[in-house]
Amino acid sequence: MKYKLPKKKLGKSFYKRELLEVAPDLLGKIFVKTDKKNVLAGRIVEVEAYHGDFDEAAHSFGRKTKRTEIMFEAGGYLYVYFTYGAHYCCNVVTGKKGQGTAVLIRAVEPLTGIDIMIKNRFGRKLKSEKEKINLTSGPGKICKAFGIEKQHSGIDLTKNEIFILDSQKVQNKEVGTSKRIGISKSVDLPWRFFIKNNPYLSRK
DNA sequence: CCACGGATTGGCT
DNA sequence: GCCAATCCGTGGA
Repeated sequence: MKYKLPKKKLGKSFYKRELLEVAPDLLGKIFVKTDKKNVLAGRIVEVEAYHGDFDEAAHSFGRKTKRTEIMFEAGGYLYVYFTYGAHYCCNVVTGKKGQGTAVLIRAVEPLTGIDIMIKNRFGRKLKSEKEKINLTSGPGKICKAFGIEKQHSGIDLTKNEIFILDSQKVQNKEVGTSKRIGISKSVDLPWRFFIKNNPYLSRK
């Protein structure tokens, strides 16, 4: 059973909107990475918003550094960072130039290239159905499964290597919100958005 | 130069 | 549920 990808790629006008409009709008959209051999795609089911101006948990908060400078561009770029000595995580830059706003992709539902994702994640075949649910259910897991690393930071999402395809808007009643996960500052902002009851969420 | 902490994960109790 | 792994980015001396 092969999933048929939609055709329309999201353009700059989608990403350049305000952070808290873009973040929930990314739910249900199709995140895609291509290379010479493979097409990998997954439906976005969980995201978090980060804002450079007043959100102390954001890497862009209060300063611009070499690592985070891409976050200050106008919307439509990929920002990849490395953390805990082990994991890459990927973000979609949003808003206007200078704002430092981005959306962390926290979980996707695998659609295309699932065998490649399994190989990237585990280096072997699946042992159980449980492992399939575990494939891309977290920000570090997505980057591992998709083969996304530091060199992909700064990629223009309107070009052809990494991009996001449009898809029908997820209904409001299907979207849940909560506090963000794993941070120690600005912990109360309700800026995590997810598709309710999706099995691929990083947390219940 | 050196010290410290992190937008996580997976293994063990 | 708890906690170690692991190394880069950042900031201060």
